[in-house]
Amino acid sequence: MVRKTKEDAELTRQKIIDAARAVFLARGVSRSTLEHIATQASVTRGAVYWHFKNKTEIFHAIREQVLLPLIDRMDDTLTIDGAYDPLTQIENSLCETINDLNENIEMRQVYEIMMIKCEYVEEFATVLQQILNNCSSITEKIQIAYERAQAQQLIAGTHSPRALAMDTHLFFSGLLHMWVKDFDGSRFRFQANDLIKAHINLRRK
Amino acid sequence: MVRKTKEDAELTRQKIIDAARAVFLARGVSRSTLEHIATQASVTRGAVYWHFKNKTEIFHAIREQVLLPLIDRMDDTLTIDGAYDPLTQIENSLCETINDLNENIEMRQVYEIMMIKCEYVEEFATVLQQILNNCSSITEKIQIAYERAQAQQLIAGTHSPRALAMDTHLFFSGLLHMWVKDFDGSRFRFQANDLIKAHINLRRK
DNA sequence: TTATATACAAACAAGGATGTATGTATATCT
DNA sequence: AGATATACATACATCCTTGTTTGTATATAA
Repeated sequence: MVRKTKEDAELTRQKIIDAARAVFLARGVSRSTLEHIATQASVTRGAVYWHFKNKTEIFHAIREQVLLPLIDRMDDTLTIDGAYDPLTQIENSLCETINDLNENIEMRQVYEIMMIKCEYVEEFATVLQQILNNCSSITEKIQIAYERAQAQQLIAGTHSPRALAMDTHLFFSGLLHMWVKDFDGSRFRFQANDLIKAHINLRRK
Repeated sequence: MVRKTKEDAELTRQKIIDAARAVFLARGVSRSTLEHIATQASVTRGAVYWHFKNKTEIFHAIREQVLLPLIDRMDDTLTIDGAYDPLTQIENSLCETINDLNENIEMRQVYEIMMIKCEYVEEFATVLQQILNNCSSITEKIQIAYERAQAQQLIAGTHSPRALAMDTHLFFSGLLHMWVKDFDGSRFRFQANDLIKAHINLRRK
């Protein structure tokens, strides 16, 4: 039997995405075939080709499904003028992202795929530019938070908010990479939050 | 004609390694075939299979050729008790690595391959562990330098050398990743040294 | 000088992987 | 109720890619 209802179709589409995530994670993007993905999703390649043009399109679907909500959240925690001082806000924002990684399996898997299970060549090279753009916008938001911190005289020394933001972003970037690579958790995962706190405390007056 | 002299053979071996580096960089490790590599090296797959068991072995050859000298150098600049104070020593060590990346094409290519043109699955998964080990040893050396800095009372605040070293390492880790991804150089490459200086100055009394 | 191991080139065999084309049952629309 | 588009499954053709095997000229050792 075929020709399911529209909702059924959307469900198989999601099943394919989920399957692809698992397969990409296990075999790497390049070594994953559409047959692998189809089997994992309990469908045939026909279904996969119906919903997606090719593997690259599935890749982008996976990426967007996890990344778009994340960016929104970062925006929120950093931009709103909440109950915490700006430095704590930055700290919370970073820690929250780590917590997300700990709790949200899908997000963790996507990060792992993007960082160590994907080769950024040909069709995937454009993703690098997107990553750089995301980084820029995150850095800018951190910078604004540091500017508020400076205005409130929370920051020690005469460090420019721009430099502080770059430093924080690079630190967090490195932390994420290590967090992902450290799959047994012994080196970075368990102390990620402490590292973030220490990093922010370096800036406090 | 075949059966060159031993020196000739070593030369073709190196030619294959160089070719593989170029091909890996352009097409990613997974999409690179031994035919690609052979053609780039102006030999046949026969020659490649004579010198290497398979693609994975070429990969490791490439990696070791660049990585081993690098680790030694880092050891040197961080460990020796030279003319500079410990903080400057750390700063110089990091800047030197960046300079290496700028000047040494092969090293730059290998870094790019390892970071964004390789999928760490199956046979390559073991490399991740090696990377983590390298990071640990680098962090330890930075920590020792920070301990000396603390003994000389160069460090502001009550930050533990361990935490400082982790922070510096994560910062540099992130910087390297961004440096590599920022292939047009506009965002990170040109100001990498300034970022390092700012990072170290954060620690100065 | 002859035998042998070396350093490849060329040919062979086999299994995937991809994209497309075709078939088909059934929602859904009219 | 019939027509049509949908949501797949199945089958087909083509193109790599890999590993191995065989061939061969020549350094090199004995």
